[in-house]
Amino acid sequence: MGQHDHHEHHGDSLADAAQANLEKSGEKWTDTRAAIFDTLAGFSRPASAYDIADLVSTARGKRVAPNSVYRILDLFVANNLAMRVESANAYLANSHPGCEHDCIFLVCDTCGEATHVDDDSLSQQVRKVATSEGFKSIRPVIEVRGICQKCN
Amino acid sequence: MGQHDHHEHHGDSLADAAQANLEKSGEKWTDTRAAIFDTLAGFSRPASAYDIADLVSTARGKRVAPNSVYRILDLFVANNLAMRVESANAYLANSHPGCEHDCIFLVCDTCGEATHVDDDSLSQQVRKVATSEGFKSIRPVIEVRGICQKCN
DNA sequence: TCAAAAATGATATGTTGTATCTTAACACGC
DNA sequence: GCGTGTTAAGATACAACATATCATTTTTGA
Repeated sequence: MGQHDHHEHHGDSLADAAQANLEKSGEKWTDTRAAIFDTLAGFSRPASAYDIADLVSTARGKRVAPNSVYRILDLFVANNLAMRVESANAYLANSHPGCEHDCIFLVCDTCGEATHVDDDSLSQQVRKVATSEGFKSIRPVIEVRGICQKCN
Repeated sequence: MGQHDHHEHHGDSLADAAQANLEKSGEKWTDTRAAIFDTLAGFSRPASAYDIADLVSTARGKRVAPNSVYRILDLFVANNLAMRVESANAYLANSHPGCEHDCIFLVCDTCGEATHVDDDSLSQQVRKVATSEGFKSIRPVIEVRGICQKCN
């Protein structure tokens, strides 16, 4: 394993950890937020806001509008409960909330699955390049598109 | 400067180089393609397909539909005449066509300007991470969002 | 010159994202 | 409990980005 433990969560344990992290920031863990988090966490690949809106609407028998989903996903991203995959216009639940990394996403063009890698040395180098160009408030976007092992 | 010269082009010289590269691949340099390339090259920031469609339509007094623009931008990207900035859903002309790099884009969230950096060591590391995960047909997406020097 | 192929156009529609305003839920002092 | 301010969520509309399909034009080359 890497430099430190990640406490990978799943299922209820993951939702509990997410709730704890969100509340630690003074935000509330509402029913809608819980439902959206659970749905997002149920995906094994990046899910679009509309995917989530549809599933949550069905599951609760009550429409959740896409803009509400976007609002809540933005909140999740801001609090590190979820990440946005830019090259897929979609979102992934963070399976170890509370642990901040610049993630690297490997996204398969065939099956859509995304694997998530941390390489702090690499992301630090990216930050360094940006810093040396005078950038502030840096947010690296490091992704790889390709064909995954299973699809080869 | 870096490991090799880039022959940075601009204006007609750039268009000429782009034309040469496209024709080298057996593709034609049509009027529409030339107009779209010129318009794209005239932007100092990533331009959306619709931006380009509007400008080209006005400039030529003849409507160019967005789907045509997408088609041609895809062709440009495939032939390294242009690059897509994933985190901006937009495109940039390659100012040194013929020279293949995994580009790193630094995009300012304030002014929208993008600067383009090459760091082969960095992109090779990203490719290596993906390779070690069993990925093939690798296309790295390395971008940084932040606030540029001028906007600070 | 004619037929096939390539490029572009027209049109429609699908997908992703935001803006604005309204309503509902909640929290807290009185 | 009762009003009041604040936060969360809903409704609606629309803007922005992207693709699918089929028609038309242009180019090419036998």
